[in-house]
Amino acid sequence: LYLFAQLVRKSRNARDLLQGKCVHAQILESGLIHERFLANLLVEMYGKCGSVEESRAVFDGIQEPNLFSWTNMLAVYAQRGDLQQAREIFGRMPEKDRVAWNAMIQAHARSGCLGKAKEMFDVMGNRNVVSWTTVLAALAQEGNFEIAKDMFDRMPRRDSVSCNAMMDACVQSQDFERVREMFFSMLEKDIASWTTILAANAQVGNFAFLLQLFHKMPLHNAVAWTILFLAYAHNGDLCMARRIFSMLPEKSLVEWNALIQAYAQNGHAKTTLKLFSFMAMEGIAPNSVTFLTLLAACNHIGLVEIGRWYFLSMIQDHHLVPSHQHFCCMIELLGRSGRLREAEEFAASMPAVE
RNA sequence: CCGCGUAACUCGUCA
Repeated sequence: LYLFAQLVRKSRNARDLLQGKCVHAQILESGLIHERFLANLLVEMYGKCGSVEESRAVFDGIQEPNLFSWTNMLAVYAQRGDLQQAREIFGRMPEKDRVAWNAMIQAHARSGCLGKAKEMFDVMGNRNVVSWTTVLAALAQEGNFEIAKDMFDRMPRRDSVSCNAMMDACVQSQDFERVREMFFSMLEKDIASWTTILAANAQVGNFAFLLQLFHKMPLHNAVAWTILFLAYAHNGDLCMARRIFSMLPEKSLVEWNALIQAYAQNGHAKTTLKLFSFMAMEGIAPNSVTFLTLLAACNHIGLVEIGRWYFLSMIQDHHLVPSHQHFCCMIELLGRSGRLREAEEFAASMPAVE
Protein backbone atom coordinates (compact mmCIF):
# COMPACT_ATOMS: atom_id res chain seq x y z
CA LEU A 1 0.00 0.00 0.00
CA TYR A 2 0.94 3.63 -0.39
CA LEU A 3 0.78 4.12 3.32
CA PHE A 4 3.73 1.77 3.70
CA ALA A 5 5.60 3.56 0.96
CA GLN A 6 5.17 6.81 2.85
CA LEU A 7 6.40 5.25 6.05
CA VAL A 8 9.49 3.82 4.41
CA ARG A 9 10.26 7.18 2.84
CA LYS A 10 9.83 8.85 6.16
CA SER A 11 12.34 6.55 7.85
CA ARG A 12 14.68 6.99 4.93
CA ASN A 13 14.55 10.77 5.11
CA ALA A 14 15.00 10.78 8.85
CA ARG A 15 17.80 8.21 8.57
CA ASP A 16 15.97 6.35 11.29
CA LEU A 17 17.03 2.74 11.09
CA LEU A 18 14.92 1.62 14.01
CA GLN A 19 11.75 3.05 12.59
CA GLY A 20 12.66 1.62 9.22
CA LYS A 21 12.97 -1.84 10.68
CA CYS A 22 9.57 -1.50 12.29
CA VAL A 23 7.98 -0.59 8.99
CA HIS A 24 9.79 -3.46 7.34
CA ALA A 25 8.37 -5.85 9.93
CA GLN A 26 4.90 -4.53 9.31
CA ILE A 27 5.31 -4.97 5.60
CA LEU A 28 6.39 -8.56 6.11
CA GLU A 29 3.38 -9.18 8.28
CA SER A 30 1.02 -7.77 5.71
CA GLY A 31 2.52 -9.93 2.99
CA LEU A 32 3.16 -6.90 0.82
CA ILE A 33 6.88 -7.54 0.68
CA HIS A 34 6.31 -9.09 -2.72
CA GLU A 35 5.38 -5.71 -4.03
CA ARG A 36 8.59 -4.96 -5.83
CA PHE A 37 7.99 -1.28 -5.51
CA LEU A 38 8.03 -1.52 -1.72
CA ALA A 39 11.04 -3.79 -1.67
CA ASN A 40 12.92 -1.30 -3.83
CA LEU A 41 12.14 1.43 -1.35
CA LEU A 42 13.36 -0.75 1.50
CA VAL A 43 16.65 -1.40 -0.29
CA GLU A 44 17.17 2.32 -0.58
CA MET A 45 16.05 3.04 2.98
CA TYR A 46 18.45 0.52 4.53
CA GLY A 47 21.25 1.87 2.42
CA LYS A 48 20.68 5.45 3.51
CA CYS A 49 20.35 4.37 7.12
CA GLY A 50 23.73 2.73 6.85
CA SER A 51 22.74 -0.91 6.99
CA VAL A 52 24.17 -2.40 3.82
CA GLU A 53 23.60 -5.97 4.92
CA GLU A 54 19.89 -5.55 5.36
CA SER A 55 19.68 -3.59 2.18
CA ARG A 56 21.28 -6.46 0.34
CA ALA A 57 19.09 -9.01 2.08
CA VAL A 58 15.96 -7.29 0.86
CA PHE A 59 17.42 -7.00 -2.61
CA ASP A 60 18.28 -10.68 -2.74
CA GLY A 61 14.70 -11.48 -1.81
CA ILE A 62 13.29 -9.74 -4.85
CA GLN A 63 12.13 -12.29 -7.41
CA GLU A 64 12.51 -10.31 -10.57
CA PRO A 65 14.49 -7.17 -9.92
CA ASN A 66 13.68 -4.32 -12.25
CA LEU A 67 15.85 -1.41 -13.25
CA PHE A 68 15.00 0.42 -10.03
CA SER A 69 15.90 -2.55 -7.87
CA TRP A 70 19.28 -2.82 -9.53
CA THR A 71 20.12 0.84 -9.41
CA ASN A 72 18.95 1.22 -5.84
CA MET A 73 21.28 -1.54 -4.78
CA LEU A 74 24.06 -0.15 -6.92
CA ALA A 75 23.60 3.32 -5.45
CA VAL A 76 23.98 1.95 -1.92
CA TYR A 77 27.37 0.51 -2.75
CA ALA A 78 28.36 3.56 -4.76
CA GLN A 79 27.65 5.94 -1.92
CA ARG A 80 29.79 3.90 0.42
CA GLY A 81 32.55 3.60 -2.11
CA ASP A 82 32.34 -0.18 -2.14
CA LEU A 83 33.68 -0.61 -5.62
CA GLN A 84 33.87 -4.36 -5.49
CA GLN A 85 30.19 -4.89 -4.75
CA ALA A 86 29.18 -2.08 -7.04
CA ARG A 87 31.01 -3.76 -9.90
CA GLU A 88 29.34 -7.04 -9.14
CA ILE A 89 25.89 -5.49 -9.31
CA PHE A 90 26.71 -3.44 -12.35
CA GLY A 91 28.00 -6.50 -14.14
CA ARG A 92 24.84 -8.44 -13.44
CA MET A 93 22.50 -5.71 -14.60
CA PRO A 94 20.60 -6.79 -17.69
CA GLU A 95 20.41 -3.22 -18.92
CA LYS A 96 22.56 -0.36 -17.81
CA ASP A 97 21.11 3.04 -18.32
CA ARG A 98 22.64 6.43 -17.74
CA VAL A 99 21.70 6.47 -14.08
CA ALA A 100 23.55 3.20 -13.52
CA TRP A 101 26.59 4.60 -15.28
CA ASN A 102 26.52 7.72 -13.16
CA ALA A 103 26.32 5.58 -10.04
CA MET A 104 29.34 3.61 -11.20
CA ILE A 105 31.27 6.82 -11.74
CA GLN A 106 30.42 7.75 -8.18
CA ALA A 107 31.49 4.30 -6.94
CA HIS A 108 34.90 4.78 -8.51
CA ALA A 109 35.26 8.33 -7.26
CA ARG A 110 34.29 7.43 -3.72
CA SER A 111 36.70 4.53 -3.58
CA GLY A 112 39.64 6.64 -4.58
CA CYS A 113 39.75 5.63 -8.23
CA LEU A 114 39.25 9.07 -9.64
CA GLY A 115 41.14 8.10 -12.76
CA LYS A 116 38.74 5.30 -13.57
CA ALA A 117 35.82 7.55 -12.79
CA LYS A 118 37.06 10.12 -15.25
CA GLU A 119 37.64 7.38 -17.80
CA MET A 120 34.06 6.19 -17.57
CA PHE A 121 32.92 9.76 -17.86
CA ASP A 122 34.98 10.31 -20.99
CA VAL A 123 33.74 7.12 -22.61
CA MET A 124 30.10 7.84 -21.86
CA GLY A 125 28.10 8.98 -24.83
CA ASN A 126 25.02 10.24 -23.06
CA ARG A 127 26.35 12.33 -20.22
CA ASN A 128 23.97 14.54 -18.38
CA VAL A 129 24.30 17.21 -15.72
CA VAL A 130 24.55 14.53 -13.04
CA SER A 131 27.54 12.90 -14.71
CA TRP A 132 29.31 16.24 -14.90
CA THR A 133 28.53 17.15 -11.32
CA THR A 134 29.67 13.79 -9.99
CA VAL A 135 33.09 14.23 -11.54
CA LEU A 136 33.31 17.89 -10.62
CA ALA A 137 32.58 17.18 -6.96
CA ALA A 138 35.00 14.27 -6.93
CA LEU A 139 37.77 16.43 -8.36
CA ALA A 140 37.15 19.09 -5.74
CA GLN A 141 37.14 16.43 -3.05
CA GLU A 142 40.63 15.42 -4.09
CA GLY A 143 41.81 19.00 -4.16
CA ASN A 144 41.97 19.36 -7.93
CA PHE A 145 40.26 22.70 -7.86
CA GLU A 146 41.53 24.08 -11.11
CA ILE A 147 40.37 21.09 -13.11
CA ALA A 148 37.07 21.15 -11.26
CA LYS A 149 36.50 24.79 -12.08
CA ASP A 150 37.47 24.17 -15.64
CA MET A 151 34.88 21.42 -15.86
CA PHE A 152 32.26 23.73 -14.51
CA ASP A 153 33.01 26.24 -17.23
CA ARG A 154 32.77 23.52 -19.87
CA MET A 155 29.48 22.03 -18.67
CA PRO A 156 26.83 22.15 -21.34
CA ARG A 157 24.09 22.62 -18.76
CA ARG A 158 24.04 23.66 -15.13
CA ASP A 159 21.48 23.36 -12.42
CA SER A 160 21.39 24.32 -8.75
CA VAL A 161 23.17 21.16 -7.64
CA SER A 162 26.09 21.67 -10.00
CA CYS A 163 26.33 25.32 -8.97
CA ASN A 164 26.35 24.30 -5.33
CA ALA A 165 29.08 21.77 -5.99
CA MET A 166 31.08 24.48 -7.71
CA MET A 167 30.50 26.91 -4.87
CA ASP A 168 31.75 24.32 -2.44
CA ALA A 169 34.83 23.77 -4.57
CA CYS A 170 35.47 27.51 -4.31
CA VAL A 171 34.99 27.42 -0.55
CA GLN A 172 37.50 24.64 -0.24
CA SER A 173 40.01 26.45 -2.38
CA GLN A 174 39.51 29.66 -0.39
CA ASP A 175 38.14 31.44 -3.39
CA PHE A 176 35.56 33.30 -1.32
CA GLU A 177 35.14 36.13 -3.75
CA ARG A 178 33.82 33.74 -6.34
CA VAL A 179 31.59 32.06 -3.78
CA ARG A 180 29.85 35.31 -3.00
CA GLU A 181 29.61 36.23 -6.61
CA MET A 182 28.09 32.89 -7.53
CA PHE A 183 25.70 32.84 -4.64
CA PHE A 184 24.30 36.26 -5.29
CA SER A 185 23.98 35.71 -9.01
CA MET A 186 22.26 32.34 -8.67
CA LEU A 187 18.70 32.44 -9.84
CA GLU A 188 17.42 29.27 -8.26
CA LYS A 189 18.94 28.92 -4.85
CA ASP A 190 17.95 25.80 -3.00
CA ILE A 191 18.54 25.00 0.66
CA ALA A 192 21.99 23.58 -0.09
CA SER A 193 23.02 26.84 -1.75
CA TRP A 194 22.18 28.63 1.47
CA THR A 195 23.90 26.16 3.74
CA THR A 196 26.98 26.20 1.54
CA ILE A 197 27.32 29.95 1.93
CA LEU A 198 26.60 29.67 5.64
CA ALA A 199 29.39 27.13 5.94
CA ALA A 200 31.73 29.39 4.00
CA ASN A 201 31.12 32.22 6.44
CA ALA A 202 31.49 29.90 9.39
CA GLN A 203 34.82 28.81 8.03
CA VAL A 204 36.22 32.32 7.91
CA GLY A 205 34.61 33.26 11.22
CA ASN A 206 32.31 35.83 9.73
CA PHE A 207 29.70 35.41 12.41
CA ALA A 208 27.73 38.61 11.87
CA PHE A 209 27.18 37.97 8.20
CA LEU A 210 26.37 34.35 8.88
CA LEU A 211 23.60 35.47 11.20
CA GLN A 212 22.22 37.83 8.61
CA LEU A 213 22.15 35.13 5.98
CA PHE A 214 20.58 32.70 8.38
CA HIS A 215 17.68 35.05 8.91
CA LYS A 216 17.27 35.68 5.22
CA MET A 217 16.92 32.00 4.39
CA PRO A 218 13.48 30.94 3.23
CA LEU A 219 13.58 27.88 5.44
CA HIS A 220 15.87 26.26 7.98
CA ASN A 221 16.81 22.63 8.01
CA ALA A 222 18.98 20.54 10.32
CA VAL A 223 22.14 21.48 8.41
CA ALA A 224 21.48 25.20 8.82
CA TRP A 225 20.73 24.88 12.52
CA THR A 226 23.85 22.85 13.09
CA ILE A 227 26.04 25.40 11.36
CA LEU A 228 24.40 28.11 13.44
CA PHE A 229 24.86 26.52 16.83
CA LEU A 230 28.41 25.56 16.02
CA ALA A 231 29.06 29.17 15.10
CA TYR A 232 27.81 30.27 18.51
CA ALA A 233 29.96 27.65 20.17
CA HIS A 234 32.91 28.84 18.18
CA ASN A 235 32.26 32.28 19.57
CA GLY A 236 32.30 30.84 23.05
CA ASP A 237 28.56 31.13 23.57
CA LEU A 238 27.80 27.59 24.65
CA CYS A 239 24.61 28.69 26.29
CA MET A 240 23.08 29.78 23.04
CA ALA A 241 24.50 26.75 21.26
CA ARG A 242 22.88 24.44 23.72
CA ARG A 243 19.60 26.30 23.60
CA ILE A 244 19.45 25.92 19.84
CA PHE A 245 20.35 22.29 20.10
CA SER A 246 17.57 21.58 22.52
CA MET A 247 15.09 23.28 20.23
CA LEU A 248 15.88 20.99 17.33
CA PRO A 249 13.00 18.70 16.44
CA GLU A 250 15.24 15.84 15.35
CA LYS A 251 18.53 15.30 17.08
CA SER A 252 20.43 12.81 15.03
CA LEU A 253 23.98 11.57 15.23
CA VAL A 254 25.56 14.49 13.43
CA GLU A 255 23.88 17.04 15.70
CA TRP A 256 25.06 15.16 18.76
CA ASN A 257 28.57 14.91 17.41
CA ALA A 258 28.53 18.62 16.74
CA LEU A 259 27.36 19.43 20.25
CA ILE A 260 30.00 17.18 21.78
CA GLN A 261 32.58 18.89 19.62
CA ALA A 262 31.27 22.29 20.73
CA TYR A 263 31.89 21.51 24.38
CA ALA A 264 35.15 19.73 23.74
CA GLN A 265 36.59 22.64 21.84
CA ASN A 266 35.75 25.01 24.68
CA GLY A 267 37.53 22.81 27.16
CA HIS A 268 34.50 21.57 29.08
CA ALA A 269 35.71 18.06 29.65
CA LYS A 270 33.10 16.95 32.11
CA THR A 271 30.16 18.08 30.03
CA THR A 272 31.68 16.58 26.95
CA LEU A 273 31.82 13.17 28.53
CA LYS A 274 28.39 13.59 30.04
CA LEU A 275 26.89 14.43 26.68
CA PHE A 276 28.23 11.19 25.35
CA SER A 277 26.16 9.27 27.84
CA PHE A 278 23.11 11.44 27.24
CA MET A 279 23.38 10.57 23.61
CA ALA A 280 23.40 6.88 24.44
CA MET A 281 20.38 7.39 26.64
CA GLU A 282 18.55 8.84 23.67
CA GLY A 283 19.28 5.67 21.76
CA ILE A 284 21.71 7.24 19.33
CA ALA A 285 24.63 4.98 18.49
CA PRO A 286 28.00 6.73 18.28
CA ASN A 287 30.12 6.41 15.17
CA SER A 288 33.80 6.83 14.45
CA VAL A 289 33.50 10.62 14.31
CA THR A 290 32.05 10.62 17.82
CA PHE A 291 35.00 8.67 19.13
CA LEU A 292 37.55 10.75 17.32
CA THR A 293 36.03 13.84 18.91
CA LEU A 294 36.13 12.23 22.32
CA LEU A 295 39.67 10.97 21.94
CA ALA A 296 40.80 14.38 20.77
CA ALA A 297 39.14 15.90 23.82
CA CYS A 298 40.84 13.42 26.14
CA ASN A 299 44.06 14.20 24.40
CA HIS A 300 43.81 17.91 25.06
CA ILE A 301 42.94 17.45 28.67
CA GLY A 302 45.19 14.52 29.36
CA LEU A 303 42.58 11.96 30.36
CA VAL A 304 44.59 8.88 29.56
CA GLU A 305 42.49 6.25 31.27
CA ILE A 306 39.23 7.53 29.95
CA GLY A 307 40.66 7.81 26.48
CA ARG A 308 41.84 4.26 26.60
CA TRP A 309 38.44 3.19 27.82
CA TYR A 310 36.73 4.93 24.90
CA PHE A 311 39.09 3.32 22.48
CA LEU A 312 38.28 -0.14 23.79
CA SER A 313 34.60 0.58 24.04
CA MET A 314 34.58 1.71 20.47
CA ILE A 315 35.85 -1.66 19.33
CA GLN A 316 34.20 -3.98 21.81
CA ASP A 317 30.83 -2.38 22.46
CA HIS A 318 30.22 -0.62 19.20
CA HIS A 319 32.08 -2.85 16.77
CA LEU A 320 33.75 0.04 15.04
CA VAL A 321 37.07 -0.24 13.31
CA PRO A 322 39.53 2.35 14.59
CA SER A 323 41.06 4.37 11.80
CA HIS A 324 44.51 5.74 11.34
CA GLN A 325 43.38 8.94 13.07
CA HIS A 326 42.04 7.10 16.11
CA PHE A 327 45.36 5.37 16.54
CA CYS A 328 47.24 8.60 16.17
CA CYS A 329 45.13 10.20 18.85
CA MET A 330 45.77 7.34 21.23
CA ILE A 331 49.48 7.34 20.58
CA GLU A 332 49.67 11.04 21.18
CA LEU A 333 47.60 10.70 24.33
CA LEU A 334 49.82 7.97 25.72
CA GLY A 335 52.98 9.70 24.61
CA ARG A 336 52.08 13.03 26.12
CA SER A 337 51.38 11.51 29.47
CA GLY A 338 54.79 9.93 29.46
CA ARG A 339 53.73 6.36 28.75
CA LEU A 340 56.15 5.98 25.93
CA ARG A 341 56.33 2.27 26.23
CA GLU A 342 52.59 1.85 25.77
CA ALA A 343 52.59 4.39 22.99
CA GLU A 344 55.12 2.30 21.16
CA GLU A 345 53.10 -0.83 21.65
CA PHE A 346 50.09 0.94 20.30
CA ALA A 347 51.97 2.12 17.27
CA ALA A 348 53.21 -1.38 16.66
CA SER A 349 49.72 -2.85 16.85
CA MET A 350 48.48 -0.41 14.27
CA PRO A 351 47.44 -1.82 10.93
CA ALA A 352 49.79 -0.84 8.11
CA VAL A 353 48.38 2.21 6.38
CA GLU A 354 44.99 3.31 5.29
C1' C B 1 7.53 12.52 -8.24
C1' C B 2 10.49 3.96 -6.43
C1' G B 3 16.90 5.09 -8.76
C1' C B 4 22.39 8.57 -9.86
C1' G B 5 25.33 14.21 -8.48
C1' U B 6 25.93 19.16 -4.21
C1' A B 7 25.61 21.39 1.85
C1' A B 8 26.42 20.57 8.50
C1' C B 9 29.83 16.95 12.91
C1' U B 10 36.14 14.37 13.22
C1' C B 11 43.56 16.35 14.82
C1' G B 12 47.86 17.82 9.90
C1' U B 13 50.10 19.14 15.92
C1' C B 14 45.73 24.15 22.23
C1' A B 15 54.27 22.09 22.04
